Formats: sequence, C-alpha cells, structure tokens
Amino acid sequence: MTALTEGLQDYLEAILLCERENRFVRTKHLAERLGVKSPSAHAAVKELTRLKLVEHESYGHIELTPEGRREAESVYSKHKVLYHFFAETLGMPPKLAEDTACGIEHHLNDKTTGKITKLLDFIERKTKEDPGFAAELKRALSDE
Amino acid sequence: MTALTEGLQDYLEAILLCERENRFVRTKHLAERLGVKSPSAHAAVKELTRLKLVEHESYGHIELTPEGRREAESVYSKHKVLYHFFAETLGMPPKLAEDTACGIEHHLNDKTTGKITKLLDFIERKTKEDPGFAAELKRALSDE
DNA sequence: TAAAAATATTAGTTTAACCTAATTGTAGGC
DNA sequence: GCCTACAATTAGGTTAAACTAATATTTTTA
Repeated sequence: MTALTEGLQDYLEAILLCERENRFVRTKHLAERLGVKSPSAHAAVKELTRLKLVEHESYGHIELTPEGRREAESVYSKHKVLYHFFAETLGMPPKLAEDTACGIEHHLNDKTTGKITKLLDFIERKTKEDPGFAAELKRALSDE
Repeated sequence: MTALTEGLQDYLEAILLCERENRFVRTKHLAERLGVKSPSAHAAVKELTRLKLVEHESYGHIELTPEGRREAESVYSKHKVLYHFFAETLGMPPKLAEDTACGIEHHLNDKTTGKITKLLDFIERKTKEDPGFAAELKRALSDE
C-alpha cells in the first residue's frame, strides 16, 4: 500500500478533472485549481511521478498512469457521494457542500462510502415513492 | 479567529477526555491517547499554552482555559454526532466508526453538524415509530 | 534520605506542505 | 531568426508535525 497523503490525493483528483476540461494538464492548471503556486504543484507532480502515479516529461504535460487513474477516480467517487449527501440530501449551499466534501473525502474507506451510498439511495427512493415521507424529511431538516 | 490546526484540535479533545478519566492530565496521557511520543505532546501543549487555550506549569498538570474548553467541546460534540451516524445509523464496526469520526470531525462546521443531527434524529424517530421503516432501512443498508 | 524509576523537557533531525525569488525553456509575433 | 512573454523549474526558506537521544526533575522505594 502506498499510503498516499491527502495532499497528493488532491493533486490526483485535480489532474483527473483538469484532463476533462482541458484535453491536457499542465502545472499551471493544477496550481490554479488547488489554489497554490506553481512550484508547489511542480513538487507534488514530481513526487507523484516518483510513485508512478503520473507521467510527466519536463516542460510537457502531465498524465495519469493506470494506477494513478484508479486512485484519482476512487477519491473523486467519494467526493461525488459526499457532495450529493451535503447538497442534495441535507440541502446545504453548493459552495459549502463542495468544500466540506473536499475535506472529508480522504477519510472514508470504500466500505463506509458504500454504506453512505446505500443510505442516500434509500432516502432518495422513499422521497420519490412517498410524498408524505419527502415532506416529513424536508420539515425535519429545515432550520425553523 | 485562531485558525487552530487539526492536530491541535485533537490535543484539545484529548485533554477534555483525559480530564474525565484521570482527574488530571499529563503529557504522558495525551501522548498515549494520541499515539505519539511525549516530546510531540509536549510541543503541542506548549503551542496551546501560547494560544491561551490551556494552562500548564512545568512538570505540572495541564488544564483547559474556558476558551480551550469551548473549543474542545465543540470538536468533541462533532465527534459524537459522527460516531453515532457511523456506528448506530450505518451499523459500522465501533473501531472503524471511531476512526472515521476522528478523521472527519475537523471538517464540519456547526451548520453542517446541525443538519446531520437533524437527519439522525429524523431517522431515529421514524425507526422507533414505524417498524416497517426500520426493517426497510436495515435491508437497504445490509451488504447482501 | 539517597538511589532508582518514571516522567517531562530540551535539542536537534526529518518530512510534507507551502512560499518567494531567480533561472531556464518554449512558442508566437515581428 | 530574434525577442518577448509566459510557463516551468530550481534554489532556498518557513511552518507544523512527528521522531530520537540526551538531560532535568519529580516521585517512589529500599
């Protein structure tokens, strides 16, 4: 096991998302997305390269290895579940839901994420099937 | 605002809990509880002293200031809500629920914690009132 | 009470993040 | 083809957290 730090997980996730938006990924993109300066992003990419999670030739663009992609997708899938939980289920504002998901995503293992997913699916199903339930839940969560 | 690091929040929480178990708190207790060596705990306590969140005379015991206690209790209350969520609601094993709560507690603001609490209360109430609901939920969460 | 054991503290090192400032490389416009 | 602007990299410094090893203090016990 690699015991990837939270920081490096964030970089992997950022690479995955930049890839989708930009067709290729550069130091600058990561720095912007993560709110750090380029030398910081550069150092992180260097370490990810050492760990064989990305490939990066000097002054070129950055690519995930299969292993890096697996890792990145694992983090991102947790992110999505959490975002859904905070934004949709709990009705928190998008920005806060996003930031909270970011902070937490590194601390869930797959089992836990699975459980949360099941709970969300259950709540969603009940909400669709039973308008009474939906109303009750909404009322219970409101800040009256 | 003090912008307390996660690490220091952990120490405050540990002081609060040691207090309840031991009548007084020493460097050694914190180190044991947090799984670090005494010099690390010592350094943390020194920093907390500088921040006026604890009082600590050399070779003596460690006490929370009112401000430190408020902070410690805020962290611990989040911990409890999360533990309840993972262990009771999701049915995860105690140790895992505990560890997960520890990792996450620093990333929730009061609003978010409030929302989660409301959701848990709602689920608990429904579960008590309606055996059918309880069974459905249990089934939805099972790893069949 | 003096020696031994336990605990606390200090000193100095390491690692992972970040930063700024300085340098090197690349690519487009003239 | 050269110059400029932008981007990437390197160099060197900071902070928070941990560690080990060494020293100091307190407590226990013989």
